[in-house]
Amino acid sequence: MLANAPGATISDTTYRQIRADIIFGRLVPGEKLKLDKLKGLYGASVSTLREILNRLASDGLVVAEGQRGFEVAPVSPEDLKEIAALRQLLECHAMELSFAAGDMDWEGRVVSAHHKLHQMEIRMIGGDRSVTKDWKRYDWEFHQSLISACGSRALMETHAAVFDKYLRYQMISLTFRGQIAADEHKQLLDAALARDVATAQAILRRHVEAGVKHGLTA
Amino acid sequence: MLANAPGATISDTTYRQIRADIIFGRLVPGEKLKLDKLKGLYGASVSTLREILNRLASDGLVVAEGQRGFEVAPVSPEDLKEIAALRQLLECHAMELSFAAGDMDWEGRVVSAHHKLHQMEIRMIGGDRSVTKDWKRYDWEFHQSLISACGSRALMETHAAVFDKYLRYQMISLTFRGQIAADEHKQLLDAALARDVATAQAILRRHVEAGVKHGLTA
DNA sequence: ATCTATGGTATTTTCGGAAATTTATGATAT
DNA sequence: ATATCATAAATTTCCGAAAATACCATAGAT
Repeated sequence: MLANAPGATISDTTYRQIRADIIFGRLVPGEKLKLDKLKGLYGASVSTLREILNRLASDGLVVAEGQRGFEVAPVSPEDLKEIAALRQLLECHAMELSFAAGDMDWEGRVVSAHHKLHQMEIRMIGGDRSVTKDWKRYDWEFHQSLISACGSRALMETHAAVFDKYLRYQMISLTFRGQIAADEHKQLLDAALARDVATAQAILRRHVEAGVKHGLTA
Repeated sequence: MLANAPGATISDTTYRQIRADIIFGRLVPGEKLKLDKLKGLYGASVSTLREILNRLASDGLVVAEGQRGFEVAPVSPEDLKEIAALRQLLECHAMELSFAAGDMDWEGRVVSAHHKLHQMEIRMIGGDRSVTKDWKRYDWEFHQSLISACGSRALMETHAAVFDKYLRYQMISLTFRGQIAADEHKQLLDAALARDVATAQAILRRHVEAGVKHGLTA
């Protein structure tokens, strides 16, 4: 694991921890987040916890109502569909821009990201569930690399926020789609290198649609 | 002035206040936000201020670097273009969905929002600059009403976040485009009632493009 | 039996101050 | 004059406790 970056505050590290715990389902949707309990769990004071929960509330991963504290954002089939549609809209658009502008460095990033993702997929297909977290991280990085030449920081940040919410749904129904997803990733890589926007977008649409269906039925 | 909603916390009201002060330019881009100074300005404790600044950091209206405190998010021509492009992407897509699904209630909301906006535009064109804030609020509400039948809460929230950032640029170069913008709003209303997606999207593109150009040259 | 008041407990919200860190200041040596 | 380093000031980060508010059970009234 990475050494903590210099200048890392307690707030920052705990923020990432709680965020990951929400995305990976250890803090279940709808769960009440009592300050005292969290204090015991994460070893930070209530004020610090409140800073973190406020940030997560802006991220949409926590809801904060009036004077009634915080809870993990609930999930629903409708929300999943909305998040997935939003991801499609943003990612398809960003791919179009990225494919048009990507240089050799970009191709290198894409190939590299796919390679790392692919290794994880092989291990997952082999039955090794211990690398789920890493696998999802590489999935994240691959899709991020595809759009990394889109030229818009704002677009990438908005996409990242939506992607994280999508990721939470994927993790909740933690069943691995395995071979199918791996194939789709390979097709996506090929389309990227061929700069074939239409094909890539069609694949992504199928990719996301299948993920949604998978999440809904699990 | 409105009575504070029940269950309104100091944090919440001060959050809105600071947010508005950033969007309307009273806190200038790049300005260092020292806790002690803010404490004097807004009359809230340091801890409460920190909660608020963390929230605004997630919103992208302030930046928080390491252990060096907070500052108002900087502005740049590139960022304006990116935000504007993002607004176009989200709003065009949302209009398409909304035009297809909007019922009579939706039409009522659109007509009503346009009427209120139009009254403000008349006063602005007449030279009354005192209503700028209201005018921008009605502008916000009109565009929000156009997409209010899109059926996706996630899409509307993401759009709102982007719109607020766009609005800040508009306020920074606070010159009123007046008659032109008013005409465009009327055209947008007509297109909405005719459910003419293509025309509405074309108008919105011009509308935003002109706003960007106006912001860049001011 | 249902509803409203009352008090006690649990939880959240807010504050001021202590510890840690960064930034500014100034003295000394090259 | 410039660089280096110690020291002081300013600022941020973090905590624990006080104040405000919500929640729940019980009792009394309609």
